[in-house]
Amino acid sequence: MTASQTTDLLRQHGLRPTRQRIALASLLFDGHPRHVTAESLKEQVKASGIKLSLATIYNTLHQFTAAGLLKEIKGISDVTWFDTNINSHHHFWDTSNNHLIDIPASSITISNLPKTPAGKVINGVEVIVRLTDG
Amino acid sequence: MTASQTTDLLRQHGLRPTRQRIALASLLFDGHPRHVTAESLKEQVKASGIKLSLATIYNTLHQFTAAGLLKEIKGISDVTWFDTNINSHHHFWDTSNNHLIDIPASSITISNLPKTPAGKVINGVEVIVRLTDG
DNA sequence: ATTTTTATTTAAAATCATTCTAATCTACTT
DNA sequence: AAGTAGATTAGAATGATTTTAAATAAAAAT
Ligand SMILES: [Mn+2]
Ligand SMILES: [Mn+2]
Ligand SMILES: [Zn+2]
Ligand SMILES: [Zn+2]
Repeated sequence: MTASQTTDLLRQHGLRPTRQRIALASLLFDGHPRHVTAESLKEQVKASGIKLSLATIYNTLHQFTAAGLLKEIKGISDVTWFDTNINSHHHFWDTSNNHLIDIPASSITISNLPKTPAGKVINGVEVIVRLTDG
Repeated sequence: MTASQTTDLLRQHGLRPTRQRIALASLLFDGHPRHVTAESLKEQVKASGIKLSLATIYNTLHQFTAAGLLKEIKGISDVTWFDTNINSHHHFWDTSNNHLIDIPASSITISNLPKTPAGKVINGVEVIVRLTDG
């Protein structure tokens, strides 16, 4: 994605195309699905020679999530992950190397669920399949 | 459960029956399924007039988990939950009141899972169904 | 029963991911 | 170019959890 395409993407989502957001968006939206943490993204930023603060990484990840460009995943290894695959899907969590692998939503069927309590509605379903070596 | 039954339970699991462990075990294993956090258990302890430190609550919850008396649930509301239902099962998470409700393992069917990466094995499957008001 | 050993409890400090603060800076508007 | 709203940042704060190390209690040995 060119810098001008990244700029457009940000504008389309109501975000000012700052130097920092352009840098992070071009790292994140490179066409390959990515699972990142604030820390892993910070390292990639550093490796790219870009300089920006950790607070900006957190701010930006949350802003991208609010804008629908990322999805937040909690419950894996005590840190928050962000996923460039914003479609509904699930995850293998490989605990030996702390990597995530997508599982298509169509792989999981839910049936005979107890009826949801009165006045409540299902807001989302998250499945984590934990993997270990062996 | 009587104090002597609680003592036996602890001994059977290789845990010294201390005053604190007996108190916590009798609160936790009252016959009803329970989902607790360190903080919620601390409040119940306080309400019962028992005095013991938060560090002991954390220690004991982890020891009970290691002994197979509790199951740890992560990924819900940024704090760790402990479940007296140690059978494989899943959860509704009611985000409006932060309560957990059990879903029997038999309610969930998983099919067409992508093949697990070579050398890896499935270690557990956790499903969280998020509920909101409405 | 007394001593000795080993495990447990505890208050307080430390940790660590994340959020907040408030000062500076930058993008956009006029 | 100047003004304003929004963004970035260093560093402090937060909050759940873990660690430390000293005091206490349980089990084992005498
Ligand atoms: Mn994060
Ligand atoms: Mn906890
Ligand atoms: Zn994913
Ligand atoms: Zn449960």
